[in-house]
Amino acid sequence: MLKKLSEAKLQEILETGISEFAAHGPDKANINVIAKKSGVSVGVLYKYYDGKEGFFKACLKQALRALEAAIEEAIQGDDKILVRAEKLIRAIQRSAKENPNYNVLYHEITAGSSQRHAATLAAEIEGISSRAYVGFIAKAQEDGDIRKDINPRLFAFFFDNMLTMLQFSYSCEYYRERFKIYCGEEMLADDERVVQELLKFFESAFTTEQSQIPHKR
Amino acid sequence: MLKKLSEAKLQEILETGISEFAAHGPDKANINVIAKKSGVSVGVLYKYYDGKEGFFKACLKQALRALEAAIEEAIQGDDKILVRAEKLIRAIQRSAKENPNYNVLYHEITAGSSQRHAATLAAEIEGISSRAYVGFIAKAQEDGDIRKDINPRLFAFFFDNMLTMLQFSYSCEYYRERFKIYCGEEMLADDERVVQELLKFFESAFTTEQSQIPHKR
Amino acid sequence: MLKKLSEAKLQEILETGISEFAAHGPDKANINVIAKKSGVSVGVLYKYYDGKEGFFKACLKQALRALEAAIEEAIQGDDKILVRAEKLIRAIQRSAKENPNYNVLYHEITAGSSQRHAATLAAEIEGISSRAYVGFIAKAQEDGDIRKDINPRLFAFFFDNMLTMLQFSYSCEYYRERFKIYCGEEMLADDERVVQELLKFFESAFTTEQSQIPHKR
Amino acid sequence: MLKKLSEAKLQEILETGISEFAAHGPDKANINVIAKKSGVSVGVLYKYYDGKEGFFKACLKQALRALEAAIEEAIQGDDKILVRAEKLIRAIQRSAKENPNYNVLYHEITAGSSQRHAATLAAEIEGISSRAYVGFIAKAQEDGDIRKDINPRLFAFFFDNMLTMLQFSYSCEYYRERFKIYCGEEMLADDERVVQELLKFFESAFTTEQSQIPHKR
DNA sequence: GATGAATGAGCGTTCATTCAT
DNA sequence: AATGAATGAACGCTCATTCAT
Repeated sequence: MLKKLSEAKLQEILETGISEFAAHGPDKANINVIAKKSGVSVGVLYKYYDGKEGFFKACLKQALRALEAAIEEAIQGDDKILVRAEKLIRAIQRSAKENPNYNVLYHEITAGSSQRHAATLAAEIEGISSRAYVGFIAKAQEDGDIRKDINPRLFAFFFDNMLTMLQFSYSCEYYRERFKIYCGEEMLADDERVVQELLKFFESAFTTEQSQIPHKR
Repeated sequence: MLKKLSEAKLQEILETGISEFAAHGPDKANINVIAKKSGVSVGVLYKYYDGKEGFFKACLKQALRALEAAIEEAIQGDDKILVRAEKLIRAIQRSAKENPNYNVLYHEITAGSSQRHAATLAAEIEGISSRAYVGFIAKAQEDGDIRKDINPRLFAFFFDNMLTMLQFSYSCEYYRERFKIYCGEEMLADDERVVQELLKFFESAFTTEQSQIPHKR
Repeated sequence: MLKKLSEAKLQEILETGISEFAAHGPDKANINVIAKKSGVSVGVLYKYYDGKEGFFKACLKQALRALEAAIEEAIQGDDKILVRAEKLIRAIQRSAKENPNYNVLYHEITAGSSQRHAATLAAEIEGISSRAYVGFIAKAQEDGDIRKDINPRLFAFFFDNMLTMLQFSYSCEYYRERFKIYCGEEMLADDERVVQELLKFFESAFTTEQSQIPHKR
Repeated sequence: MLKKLSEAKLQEILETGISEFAAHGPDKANINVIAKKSGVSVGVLYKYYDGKEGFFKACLKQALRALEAAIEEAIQGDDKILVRAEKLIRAIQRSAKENPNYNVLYHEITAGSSQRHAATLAAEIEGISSRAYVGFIAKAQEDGDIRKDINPRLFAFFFDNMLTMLQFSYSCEYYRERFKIYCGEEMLADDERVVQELLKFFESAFTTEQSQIPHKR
């Protein structure tokens, strides 16, 4: 076979890569195996990508693009914060179902072997959503939709922490198991329930002014 | 040197292992290097542990034991839920400062290369805390300390998600960067502030009955 | 581009090949790079030449043809031996300046990787000049121009050895350095001096009958 | 087999390396093959030497040490120049017979792939002998043993050129063939004859003042 | 005929593991 | 028991060669 690689083939290679990198991690994943599974020669990987690391980055980029696209809609428009939250949760559930590996890859870069690039990667990946989330929350404070006695950046951070863990809990093997341990196997499938409970969690956390709550300590 | 390995030496080896595994990940960490840095021969690693994987597990166990010990106190007694939460947060901050690598190792097992053992590991590691957290929350519901219109297992899950992300945010390079992006560099050092804001988040989320909150959707 | 390769293009390819083979050696030189630098596809290299080895041989042949042409004039006619020698030395200097790579390529085939073809190559390359040189010297002996107490083949051999080393000393990196170490950097540029001294060397060696020299051993 | 490599084994490995590098050149020689032929694992080569290049350098050093040792004796003492020359020629013949590969390796570094290190190598390798030869000749000039109307550095250079070519002519496949073409197959075996003729060549070249020779141009 | 993308055998190198000492 | 040199399978990468277009 020596006709030029179609765009589709390139996509297929990336998908294979994502799948292998997700399954074995960036270090253990085998370039020769990925090539074989993609039905191309290793040479192709070295022609289109800059070695194993370059290929991993390409897979990562692909995965992150898809993840961004998945939540894109949810952060557009000027919904009230909880509406946005609901959209986000549902987007996460949907995307985790469709492409769990994208989340696995995202998770991968937070681990040891990618440490060297932590700062760069974090800036690239978290920059946009962090600004978006902090913006939402600050705006919501101004609009009187959520309480004013909180630090919007920290609350945005907490908010994203929850969503991030949700992503992993639906996609990464370990976190799925943990999810089941906490909530029972059936909860993994009961998307609606998770949405409702998490919204309750957010709603209260976001909207209840401290003064309204009698201190119990 | 033919003298038997002292308990202290074994500890030192584990610490070296933890440090190397944390720095390079389970795959890239080098057994021969670990032995050299520990001042022992590779032979002992193979005598005392079952290969690289067995040694990693031992390091992991060591790290987890320490992490458990660190939060042990916080989950003892019968404090009110928010007092417990505060204790937990502070324990996490303390432990992350003292031994960030323990958290890194914990994080490591959630990633790809450990996937094979996800179920076993999760059961071993999350079993205790999940039961504890679910127990607290159910108990607090009974006592009227927190709201009744929630699923205690899910809320325990959310609760631990927050704490888990906090752990990583203080310890793992990528998450530290992300923390800084969301909250600014200075927040990483401002433990008190984080405690207070996270407690606000939990307090409202836990104590505010849905009915008290006017719906805004 | 489907136009047939012009003779000029073929020449250009050979020159590129010579340059690359001279720069990196026959093993490390890269066929694909040569094609790219020549502005043709690898395909033509395989169409016009028999693989990498065949192409190297073609480059070599080209280089040797040029080297032969450069000394052609010097071995024509029936000059006295020292006149011929001078012409040869100057031809070598000229040719080394103009196309050092030709000499480098010549040198290349005397090395390991070409060993398999040593006999064939030597016969092809050295045959003509050896016959010429031996002829000159034998003739000069007959004419009484040079001494009779020597073996003309060995002296032709010595003669060519000197010229060969001179070629390399002007063209091949290592031998240039060695030249500088022996004679100083400035001698590399002082062609005239080299001509004169080498002629002295030859003149005495060729013309002085042993009997004229008082033995000093 | 896992007892520590004996000095003898290390020597054997170097000899195998020299032989393989001589046979195939530094680029084509195969580290895994060398290891296998030496009866050791590749790992050993990487433990004792710095990769393929480091190993080649070690082989080279070994070869050069042996070559130096072989001519050491000849350049000791304060023999008259022609006595020295004779000793050198015989040393070259002996060494070429015993270890032709050492010469092949020496020849190898003058070729393309070693170009990068030409300056360093030349300084290391040629430095000593060049100083020795130039010294001899200058001294012999002072002593009135050889003529004064020559540049001692250039004549030392010519002298070493002849010896160098002799080395290669006895050791390197291509030059051996060339030797046979010039002088006939039997001359390769007739060491005595070569010694005598080359000495004649040197003797006249060195001792005959220009003035004694009637110009014939 | 000319192209150049694709191929995949082959090689340098690493490192988990073994076992004679 | 402890050692650590030796092992060699395995992997990332290169590049000479092929052949559909």
